[in-house]
Amino acid sequence: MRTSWADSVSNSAAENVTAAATNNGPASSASSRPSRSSYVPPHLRNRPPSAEPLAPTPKENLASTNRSAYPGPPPSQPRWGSREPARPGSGPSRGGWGNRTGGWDRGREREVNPFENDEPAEEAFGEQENTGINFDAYEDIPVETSGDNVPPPVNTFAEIDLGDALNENIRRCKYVKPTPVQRHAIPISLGGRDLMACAQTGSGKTAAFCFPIISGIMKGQYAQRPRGARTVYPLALILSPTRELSCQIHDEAKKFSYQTGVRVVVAYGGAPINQQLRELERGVDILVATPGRLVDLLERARVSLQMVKYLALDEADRMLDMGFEPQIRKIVEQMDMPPRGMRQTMLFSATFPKEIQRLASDFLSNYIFLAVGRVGSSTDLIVQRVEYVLESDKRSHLMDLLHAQRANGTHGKQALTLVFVETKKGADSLEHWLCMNGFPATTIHGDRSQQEREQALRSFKSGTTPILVATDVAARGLDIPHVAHVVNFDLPNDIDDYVHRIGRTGRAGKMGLATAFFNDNNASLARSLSELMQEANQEVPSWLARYAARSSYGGGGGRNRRTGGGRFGGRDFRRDGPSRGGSDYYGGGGGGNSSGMGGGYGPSSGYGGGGYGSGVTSAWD
DNA sequence: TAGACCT
Repeated sequence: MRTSWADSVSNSAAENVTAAATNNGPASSASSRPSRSSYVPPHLRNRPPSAEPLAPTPKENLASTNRSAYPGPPPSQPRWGSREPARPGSGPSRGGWGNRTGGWDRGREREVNPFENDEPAEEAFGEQENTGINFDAYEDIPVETSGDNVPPPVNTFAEIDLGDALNENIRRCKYVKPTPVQRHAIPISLGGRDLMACAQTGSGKTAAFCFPIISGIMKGQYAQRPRGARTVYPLALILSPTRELSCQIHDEAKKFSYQTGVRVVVAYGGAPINQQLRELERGVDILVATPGRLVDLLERARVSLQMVKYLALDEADRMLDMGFEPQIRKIVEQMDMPPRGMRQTMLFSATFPKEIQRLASDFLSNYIFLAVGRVGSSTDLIVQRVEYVLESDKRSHLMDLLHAQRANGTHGKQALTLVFVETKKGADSLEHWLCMNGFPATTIHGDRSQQEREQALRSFKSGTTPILVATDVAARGLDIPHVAHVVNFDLPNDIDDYVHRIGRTGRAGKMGLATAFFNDNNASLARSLSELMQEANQEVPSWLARYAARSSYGGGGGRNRRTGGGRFGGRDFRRDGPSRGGSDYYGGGGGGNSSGMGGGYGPSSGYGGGGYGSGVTSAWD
């Protein structure tokens, strides 16, 4: 019996090893298998023993390579279309749930039901929700679109023809209706348009780019993919900046593509490449990857991008920031990926600095810009506090916070607290100190092994170590439910990173608290932080306002000012030109405009009389 | 700058 996610993971990992030892196929393949690492990557865990791949025979290998992921009818007609899976004898209630005859297992291994391990460890928190999304909170969110001929948004999934299989998965995910980013982004993507979308993670953006991709692959009449020796040819590529985020996207994409015949594979570093190669050889339609491992696979010619029809960059502004940009350019521009215009490109992030938008436009063709407001508002969901704390006082100050929190916590349990620090060494050091002082903590950063990173995340999510000390590796995209408190022990240098960090709490309609330790070392952040807090109706300490005023003549904080007037980049840089006056959509206090935005079709529709004024609050507000 | 990103 499953007691927790962590248990089920370790149990099934053990089962898999056992199964591999006892359930061998041909003796030859068993004896020739390389000794397997005890490390089972997350995307391969929780498989029933029967699904554990034994090394394919050379014949199988050839077959799987050639057919790639397609067992279906010949590509002369739409392979899936709206084909209703055969459901002999299935009742109306669960609609063929668990049915294996729906065209799925012809010559293939069973597809693991990605829904059966849902709701991991939720009981520990006494929560009921499954999706983590409070849809009622999504009603009144400002949305902006710009670009030529923006397709109108939809209000229900039923309005979009995503196909039966995908609709069934939407139902299984308990998605009742599309979130704002989905309402707008899905029609845009289904319309074949490139997209740059500003939307907070947790607002349903993974589904927003996955649904059109899966639907497109199902309906597409793609020519037979080339038969390279051991090269695979994915139709879609989804890139993200961290391994954990790629795993998370992969997990979600597996749910969305369940029983659609669309195969999703993830590739990332720090895990044995052989297992990933085997997964790829079994066929891949959608490849989710981190850049480094993908470059490796491309250079080994194990993956070719020449059939890519869909490219999605998650946390796109990070992906195009200095450290990543060369790798991304290599992947997108210097390998064999079809050029923009020949593929469909979707960029998503919660923040989109103007200069990054400019870089990103290299990858896009006549794109639509979409900015979606955050669920609720920062004011409602995240209380931001800034405290002046000298470097030498930070630890004891953190201790005070944690003590107070424990005292106030329910059942005397420590609420989940995510502590961001600047360096990997600093993370280890703080973790050690916390543990020594009676606070169960763990840490996640790039110097830890992948196993350690994943273990840390599990241990944090389950509440075993309710304090997680992290570098920015955990700042973006990770959906960790129940984080009550984000502490910026060391503030980042970039206000956008601050935005992403505090976005780890207050998720899914829940309240969150974000506390920052500020001192003279952070002076360059003072102005943007102060402005951000003001825009979010947070109380700005007078001392911080003084810091902000002082730094204002010093160039405005350099990089921190890059987002210009729209604090979170919720504005299309193409609209920046000679000053634009007029009213803006987000301010104005009326709110009457809030939900119908972007409903227009024509160029520049949705801009009303004047587009965004400066000082407009953003998509994130 | 350190942080992320193949070995």
